[in-house]
Amino acid sequence: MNLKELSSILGLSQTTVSRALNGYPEVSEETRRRVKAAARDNNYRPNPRAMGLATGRTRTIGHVIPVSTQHEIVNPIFADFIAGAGEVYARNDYDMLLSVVADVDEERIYRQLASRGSVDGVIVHGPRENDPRVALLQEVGLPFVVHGRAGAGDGAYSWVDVNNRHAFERATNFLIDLGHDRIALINGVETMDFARRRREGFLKAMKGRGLHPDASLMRSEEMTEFYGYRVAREMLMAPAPPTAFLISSMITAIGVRRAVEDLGMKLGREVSVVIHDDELSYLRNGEDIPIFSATRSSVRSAGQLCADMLLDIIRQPGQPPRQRLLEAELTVGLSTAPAPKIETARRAERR
Amino acid sequence: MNLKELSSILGLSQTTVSRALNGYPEVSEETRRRVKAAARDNNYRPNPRAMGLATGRTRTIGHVIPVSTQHEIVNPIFADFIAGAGEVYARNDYDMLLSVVADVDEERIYRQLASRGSVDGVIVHGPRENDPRVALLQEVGLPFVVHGRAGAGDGAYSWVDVNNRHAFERATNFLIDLGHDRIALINGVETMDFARRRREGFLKAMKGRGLHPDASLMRSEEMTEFYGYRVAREMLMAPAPPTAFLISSMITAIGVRRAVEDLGMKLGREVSVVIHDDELSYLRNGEDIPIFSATRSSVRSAGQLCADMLLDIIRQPGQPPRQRLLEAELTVGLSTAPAPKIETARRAERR
DNA sequence: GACAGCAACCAAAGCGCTTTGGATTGATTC
DNA sequence: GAATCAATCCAAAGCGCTTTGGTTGCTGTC
Repeated sequence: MNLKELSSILGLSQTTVSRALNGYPEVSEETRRRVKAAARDNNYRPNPRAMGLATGRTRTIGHVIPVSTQHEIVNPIFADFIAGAGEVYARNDYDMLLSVVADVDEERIYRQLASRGSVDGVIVHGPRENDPRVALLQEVGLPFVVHGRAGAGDGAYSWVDVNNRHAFERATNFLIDLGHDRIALINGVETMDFARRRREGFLKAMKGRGLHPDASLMRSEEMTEFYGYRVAREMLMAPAPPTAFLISSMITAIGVRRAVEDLGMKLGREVSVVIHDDELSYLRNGEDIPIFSATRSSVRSAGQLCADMLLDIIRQPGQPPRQRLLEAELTVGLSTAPAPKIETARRAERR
Repeated sequence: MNLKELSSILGLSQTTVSRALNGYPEVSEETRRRVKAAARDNNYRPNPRAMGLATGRTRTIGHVIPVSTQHEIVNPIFADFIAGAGEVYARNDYDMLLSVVADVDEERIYRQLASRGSVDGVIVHGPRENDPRVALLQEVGLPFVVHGRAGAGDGAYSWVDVNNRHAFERATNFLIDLGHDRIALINGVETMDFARRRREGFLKAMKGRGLHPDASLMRSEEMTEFYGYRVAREMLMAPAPPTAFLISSMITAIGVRRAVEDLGMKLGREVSVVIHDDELSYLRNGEDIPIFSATRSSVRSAGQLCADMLLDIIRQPGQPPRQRLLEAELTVGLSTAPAPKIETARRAERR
């Protein structure tokens, strides 16, 4: 069923039927009702390609998800983010176009999306420091929202981000308040903007409390389980082990826990851990009581916010860029406890 | 730059340029070269919407990913599957259209995709027993490949699946060979086809070896970490605890390990575990030595296979349906050991 | 009674491509 | 030398929609 058929059934012109369906005023209410009823009865759906051709708009949003070339890792938060954004698209009758791309090919893909006009806008995933994609998208004039931030010049583009700096500053202070002073930071790759900010927050709190961050206790790698295991094992077996870990990802924290338990210790007793929890649907942080104490912020709702913001920008172009900074909750779970006394004693002894 | 402009630059008709670019024979090789060079130089890209309108084909594959309504869980294998399929699409210049849909809305979405003609084919994710989507897609005549199987009538449609039954049969036999006879099955939701088959494999092995599967040791739920924790804890504290667990997902196994260690035991000593490992990029099963003994099959390469198969079906319609059954590897890791002697002794005592 | 103004409708062009049904050439055949 | 044929090329229709630039008929105004 297409417009032509529908309008001939109704004995109206295509123009009138199109206008009736799209809410234009130069059509009587009576006619509009008739048209809408007929459209429903005949199960008429406008062909999106034809609509796109005629209008230049596509009702499609592009998501380019980068796959790390070295490790072939797909970001685990991606599925939940997409689920959040997808809900919004479904509600607003938009489609989502996905390109999975080796990170080196990204620029080409973005240019292609823009020049082909296959999408009305894009969401930028996994921004790095001074990410070139921001300038690129501004240059080609494609509306976009960044999930996260891309370094300096925050005001020049639209983004939705968690206040990573503040979250990790608070988490660090929380550990210090519990008496910990040897705190390890198990971070993600620090070319990623979010990881850099988390490190800043950690350092700010440490210095603010007069503590010297130990370089050997700060690591930055792709956030796998094995990374957590390896690094934690190494640190805990070293002469001056940490008593607490601040960990960028739940998956890495699972590796840390494995190392801790392999060495015959217990989380939330000899060793404390605070993680950042993205509230991934398939990896919930416990049920009633969180397994890990955590800074918490739902990646799924970030997906919703990004999508909503982008649709808004597309609907009303020419506005100043928009930003949304989310504060993470700090939730206490089973993985934190006061720094062990023995340690304190031993350290006092050394002085 | 569009066809019209390009052809006027070349002094040729749109027809000829179009034919030259699309490899039709009625164009001289000399002209074809000129046209291709000009297209490259002018960075010409055909507008996919216009192409779609004219041909009825869209070079787009639909992926409908269901989100469980009860638990709002996005399947964790999804990201890696998509990465695999996405590679294939990129290579073949196809796009991927993603719809995230509450499982109750699925039928509507599939019908919409078909009637709007927004995709040339779809991949069916997470098939359930006697999944209605198979009949639906056959009815509307949209090419499709199922990732997994949808119960009976395997020969009537195209699919790519792991031999779940055989994998779990082997895994069970492996545990029995190690002397285990109280083996727990921590399965996924058994309305899912894959989970049902795994259960069958488990039961077949048990019965084949003269063991009576204990109903209280067989569970079936959404595969979260907490599910593993809760169920394992419960089973291990019961009067007749299992000595081994067969677990459908790595994430659930992580919960099981947590329970085991909470109770002061060790995996690969008092308690053995075999999992199914989908080789998720962000959740590798250890580095050199697998953390968990596992039946292993890469979900990413399943994504590639599904996509390749679907593109093939689209290119050459009218062929009989195609199937691909993958055998999982059985890899031995740190989580399995012979059944503890004490148990054997205690059991002997009871007789 | 002429005219403006308005509400309601429509014909046809246009979006950028493919494809049908020729047209034009030069070579080949008898 | 006329007819045939293959090789190239082209004009124009068509895909299904939106939108421009109307037309038509009616009401109200002076």
